[in-house]
Amino acid sequence: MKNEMGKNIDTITEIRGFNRFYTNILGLLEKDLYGSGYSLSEARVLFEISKTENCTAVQLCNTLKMDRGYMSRIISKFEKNGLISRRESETDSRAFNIQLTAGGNRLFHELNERSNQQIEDLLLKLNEDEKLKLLKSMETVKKYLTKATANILIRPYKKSDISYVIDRQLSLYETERHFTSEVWKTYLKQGVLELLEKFDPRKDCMLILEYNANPAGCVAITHTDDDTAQYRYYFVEPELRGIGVGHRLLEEALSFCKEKKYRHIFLWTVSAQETARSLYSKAGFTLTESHENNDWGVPVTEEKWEKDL
Amino acid sequence: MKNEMGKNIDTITEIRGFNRFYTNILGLLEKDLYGSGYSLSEARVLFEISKTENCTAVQLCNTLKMDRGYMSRIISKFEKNGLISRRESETDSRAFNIQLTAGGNRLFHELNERSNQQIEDLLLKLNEDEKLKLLKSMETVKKYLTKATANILIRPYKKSDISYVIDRQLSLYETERHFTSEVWKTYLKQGVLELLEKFDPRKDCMLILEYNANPAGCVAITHTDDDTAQYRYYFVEPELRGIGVGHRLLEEALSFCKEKKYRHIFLWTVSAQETARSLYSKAGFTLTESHENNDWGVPVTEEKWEKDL
DNA sequence: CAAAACAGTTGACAAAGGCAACTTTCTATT
DNA sequence: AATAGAAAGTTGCCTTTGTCAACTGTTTTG
Repeated sequence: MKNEMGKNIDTITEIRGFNRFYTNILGLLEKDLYGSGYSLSEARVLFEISKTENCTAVQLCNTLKMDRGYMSRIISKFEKNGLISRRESETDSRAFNIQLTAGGNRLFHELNERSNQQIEDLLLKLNEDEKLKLLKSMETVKKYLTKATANILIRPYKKSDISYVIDRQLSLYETERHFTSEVWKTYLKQGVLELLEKFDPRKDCMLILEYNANPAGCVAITHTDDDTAQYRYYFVEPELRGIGVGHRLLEEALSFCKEKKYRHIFLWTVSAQETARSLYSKAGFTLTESHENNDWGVPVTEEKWEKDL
Repeated sequence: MKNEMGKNIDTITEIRGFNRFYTNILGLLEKDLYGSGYSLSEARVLFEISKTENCTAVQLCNTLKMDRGYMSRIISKFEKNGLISRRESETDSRAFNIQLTAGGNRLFHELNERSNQQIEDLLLKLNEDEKLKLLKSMETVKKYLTKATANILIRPYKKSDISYVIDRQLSLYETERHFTSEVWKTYLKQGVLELLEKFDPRKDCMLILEYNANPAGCVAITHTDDDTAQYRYYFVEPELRGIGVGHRLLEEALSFCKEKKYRHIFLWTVSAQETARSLYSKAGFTLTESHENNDWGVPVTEEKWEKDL
């Protein structure tokens, strides 16, 4: 039913019903933190610290949408309780990098255990088929609500993004592609640093994808010669995949190339990067070359894709 | 992946990820209440009052899982602000029935408008297909999580349940079946009251389905003669349908009949009650009679279903 | 009929968190 | 190179939100 203003009021009502429902569910689950001495907000911060390597307070504020003052106090409490350690950021002496101490990890795992147990108890009431459907549906809800609520921005890189671009890419390639060799790590780091040294704003660019004010993806264009651009360091955070932001990033990079009068663009990828490959193909790239490579810690087929502009 | 204890740790992790995600989403949406002068909890209470006819404070505490003291204060505030009126319950002079005043309704609609607008804005970013998938998935998540978390109890009726059984059934039949005639209303009320008058614990029973400590369904058995039971007043709250509780209620009633040595059971329903019909059929009832009835405000085909015990 | 359970209220108190001013550092602009 | 504006983080002040336990009066139950 659409009402006079063309609003899909039934859909809205259903979604709001779901939100009320989930408010209850979450309220129920939170109770479990009670004996721990930490609040839901604190547990969320702890969790976020544990999953974000080298995080800073602002980053935490952005992702958890919490007040800076409040965050500052939570972090102080954590430090006093020996859960985290801080060291001044190498790139910004206003900021601190936060990491869990052994004690922090212990608490983290303890809280995790509780939460896992709690969810497990719930799952006992469902059979395998129901669990599967539940999971699939949660995935779908997450995907579309991410799409609907995501605060996405694509902007030129800042000095402070570099460590993100390097560290995050190393970590993603390690967990997703099992690239573990030192050769690979050095190759990536050197590549990025070289890009910066030789950076020419008339021909090069490095774009950062921002999600809720935090970096969440990247792409760079470097010049091989005046007519030939290389497309590099392209990645998007897993949670943002499948909602079209990777495509936007690619488009931005291509439009930069056109603006800079490149005639030709190429990139190297590995054959297992299915989603990236299909994006390249859709954008008009064609596969022109491929060879085996055993230097990255796992054997891969590297592919060259090219496109005329 | 199952770990050494047989836990489905991946599923648990995914679900917890979804919970963290939704905590963020809800946090985002709550911000919208800010200017209203009412908190999220207050808004939830207001919403619950508006949707529950004749609700009491405990009921609200049960469904929203809030503290009694806190609830008491919220209700006082609402009354002081002219949003609700209270009158002593007819059946329990400790309790009050709460209803929205015109002013309460006004605020309620205002808050609704805001929330609707907010959701509508989100939906702009999705196409029709995505909206549909989102909705379907939310339905599924809700269904299975209801099943997994529901606190279900089936117990004999108490005096205080009677008004629920009558009012709720009238209201459900009106919205779902368009039974609107006074004849119908009187028929139902009289029927229930007569059941109580003639109630014989050796042959009759009335079972209440409880969901989170509130009544959420019913079934009654009355004796036609020593060998013949009639199955009546069978209904389950919409939000609890499809998760097997209706079936449990039916089973409880049948096992009561067996215990009381009935030889035969029958019931009347209307042909449009698809889900109930299929439950009856699965439980071994057979359709033995049917006729048209125009007395309930809408023409229906009434059906008699019977079963030997 | 007594004991236990229950609906609701109240006081005392703690936790949660918003807001704004302030310091120091960084970035952009001229 | 100078400077203004923005940003990271801290702190004080304050309100709101929520918990807990004791208390009154009523209902239910054995």
